[in-house]
Amino acid sequence: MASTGQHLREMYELLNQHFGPQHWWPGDTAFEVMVGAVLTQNTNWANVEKAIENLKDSGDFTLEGLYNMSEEKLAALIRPAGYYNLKSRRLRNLLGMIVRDYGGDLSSFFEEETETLREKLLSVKGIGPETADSILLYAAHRPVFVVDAYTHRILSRHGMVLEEISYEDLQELFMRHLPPEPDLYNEFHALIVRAGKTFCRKRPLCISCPLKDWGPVNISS
DNA sequence: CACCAGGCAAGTA
DNA sequence: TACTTGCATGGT
Repeated sequence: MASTGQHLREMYELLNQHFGPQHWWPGDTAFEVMVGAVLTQNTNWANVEKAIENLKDSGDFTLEGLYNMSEEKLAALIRPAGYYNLKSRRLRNLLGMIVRDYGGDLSSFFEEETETLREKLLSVKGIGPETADSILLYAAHRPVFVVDAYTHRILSRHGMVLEEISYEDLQELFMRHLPPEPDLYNEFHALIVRAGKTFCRKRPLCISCPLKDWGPVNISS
């Protein structure tokens, strides 16, 4: 019987061998990564890139710049990312918290302890666990594992966890069994998303999936 | 045409 | 508490 830790390390090896390095979450600055984390909620990254391009072209792509912009103008700029009225509000909520509590200085905000950062992010209306953890890992480089729909789907389908497991418990599973290295968490999450998009949609393509024979449950049985 | 995409909060019973 | 619904564009 393989342990949970061995299963997770094997999963990483299989995905890494099949897909290789993902160079994930391109973004010139922590600010850009943070904005992208909100814009990509339930949205294709290609659409987010267009929205970010619009923000850059506006000449106001700074924390204060976006915060001082009208919500209508912000919504128009991020239109390609979808849910633009919702996301302009959420983005403003996030920027507003940093303006009020940290003088609009993102670097000051990122000096907080990881637990404090997470709580502050989750206190913002529109920032849920995945968005908060994405900001912690990809923008603040903290050793926080990001769970998403694919993580949940792949692990439950392969018998690693019950389907009804919570976000926090699934995150805990990874963090208990892997060393707290941001680079590892970054690559692992990117590989999981890549595998999910390629092989583990609602109608799975298990035949050629590198995880076909991985985990406690044999998918083909 | 249907389906999907790196969620979250609010509404309903 | 446990479901369901709204939010929206652009690509396959």
